[in-house]
Amino acid sequence: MDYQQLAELLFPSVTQTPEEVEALYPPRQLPEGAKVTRFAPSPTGFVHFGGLFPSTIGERLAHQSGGVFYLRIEDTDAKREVEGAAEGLIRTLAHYGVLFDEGAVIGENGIEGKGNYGPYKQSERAHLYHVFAKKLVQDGKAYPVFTTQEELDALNATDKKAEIKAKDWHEDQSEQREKMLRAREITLDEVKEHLAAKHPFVLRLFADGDPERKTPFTDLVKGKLEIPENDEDFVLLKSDGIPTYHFAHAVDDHLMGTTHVIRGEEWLPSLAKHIMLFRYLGFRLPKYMHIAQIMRLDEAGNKKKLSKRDMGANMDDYSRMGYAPACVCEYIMTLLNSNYEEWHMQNPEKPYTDFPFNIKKMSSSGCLFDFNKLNDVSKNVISRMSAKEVYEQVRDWALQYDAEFGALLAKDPDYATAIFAIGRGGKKPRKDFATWAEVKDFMGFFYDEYFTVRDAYDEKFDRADIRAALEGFLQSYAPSDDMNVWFDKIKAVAESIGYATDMKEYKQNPDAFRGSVADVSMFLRVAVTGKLNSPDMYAVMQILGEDRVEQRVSNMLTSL
RNA sequence: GGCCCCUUAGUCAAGCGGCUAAGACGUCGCCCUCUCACGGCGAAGGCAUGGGUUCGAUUCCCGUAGGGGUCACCA
Repeated sequence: MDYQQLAELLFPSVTQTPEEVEALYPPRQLPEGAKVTRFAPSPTGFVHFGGLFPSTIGERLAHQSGGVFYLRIEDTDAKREVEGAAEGLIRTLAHYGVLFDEGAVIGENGIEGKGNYGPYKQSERAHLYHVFAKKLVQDGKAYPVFTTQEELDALNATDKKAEIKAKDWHEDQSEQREKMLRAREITLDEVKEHLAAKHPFVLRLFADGDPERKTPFTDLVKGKLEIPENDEDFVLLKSDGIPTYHFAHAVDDHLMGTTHVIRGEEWLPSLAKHIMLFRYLGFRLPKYMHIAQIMRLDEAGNKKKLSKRDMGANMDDYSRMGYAPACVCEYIMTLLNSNYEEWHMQNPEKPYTDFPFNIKKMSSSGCLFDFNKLNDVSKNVISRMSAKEVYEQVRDWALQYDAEFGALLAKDPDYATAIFAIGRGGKKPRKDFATWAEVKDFMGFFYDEYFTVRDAYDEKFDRADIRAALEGFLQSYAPSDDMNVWFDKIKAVAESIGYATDMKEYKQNPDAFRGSVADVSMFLRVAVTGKLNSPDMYAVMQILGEDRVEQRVSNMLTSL
């Protein structure tokens, strides 16, 4: 076989040599140890949790080392492409602080392309792939397999994979193998015939591996692995001339200068293909990090890969549920690096971007998504925010998902901010909510729109006691009192109706009293907030103001 | 089914030949306390399994089991 002639027949329009192409993409001028990483999604939908994971790693590793983090859109499968998905992806990622240096940057006029190693969309790189495809043919490392249109249609019509039952794998594979070996022996004349008849062809790699032989390989996350050599003549170029993932991966990551390939462990089985391809092409193999999948539990209680359709997968769901991006990022960090929490406890004021992210600390096994943990992390993050920051985020969230509440918040920023300031800022800040969606339930009573007077008192309390306590409170209440004076007055009210003023005394001998000052506080709390639980009553009353407090107490008295 | 990866409590995890096997979340109890939240203290709960190697295995090796992934002209 004259490979040179074959190459010319298959790629007559390719005139560039690999060397000429390489010259267009010189090595990047970067500091020692700088990592070049990428996020390479296919634009088939929204970003899900399993995508934010590797992209965060890539972003951290690149930016922590003074390197480059870029976006490459893998749109080689037109059938699956979803309109507008790429843009949504970029915006969602940006929302979580994952910003690119090349490929897509968010500028003043929205999303713009940037960088000298493009194009950054695979659909625009066909000419590049063809240069290297031609070279492989010239080297006798790739060959065409022609298909008639009828065969192609049949292939598209049936879902081949679904038909093949587990039992049939063996048989099917040997059949496939025979077919593959026959296809390798195509002659130049046959090629000419097919081309003349305008038959489409795929380009397949000529595999020289033996799966019985294992290649030792070190993955940065998984450690030492044994990879069986590849013996499959996998497809490089589809019949439309667009590359498959494997081929695009090799050409793109080589030309774009990727130093660390970060991807899910589902790619591990095809690693042998990639090793072979890089060798055939004479490319230096990048470092690989195959990261474990995030799992979920299925109905049977087994772990399953968190997939797009699962609850909690779509990152937009987190926005809807009211999780602040900072909280999600922090949770991700705890999953990525086991020592993150420890570091954070020692550096509570530092942003997560200051954390020295360490590849060695990454887990090689998949973890289950845990809402309990997310909520805990989230509460902590929120408790460290300023009242103003909380206010702004809650307002923005509510404006989008609870317009009525949002409008109330927006109408009086000072009032709302004062509410969020309760118990905030000290050494032991309150942690009342993990999501913005919980806020209304927590502080809705501050707004007359969400407050109703109702007798929520326990049956065991004599209504006369409650009336007496509320009346006593109204008589002595003065909004200018400081906290101690205020509480002394409550105690006085308690005493006047025969309730204990000292809790220790009361607990030691509860039968000696009709109730305690705690009960009196509760009488007030229900009248003023409509709830059995609330933050500190003094603070609540300070914010509500004299008029509203007195009115609510009076209303309770008339409705009792 | 073949191949590959994984396996410490309900969850996330330290551990890297000798420890009463850290810590965090969750659960439960107690304390603090005007309720809640916070905080403090405490409890329950774990090295999948069988063989080796070794004076000694959670740790190293082999097998078994379980789980996951993959086997497309999808990524």
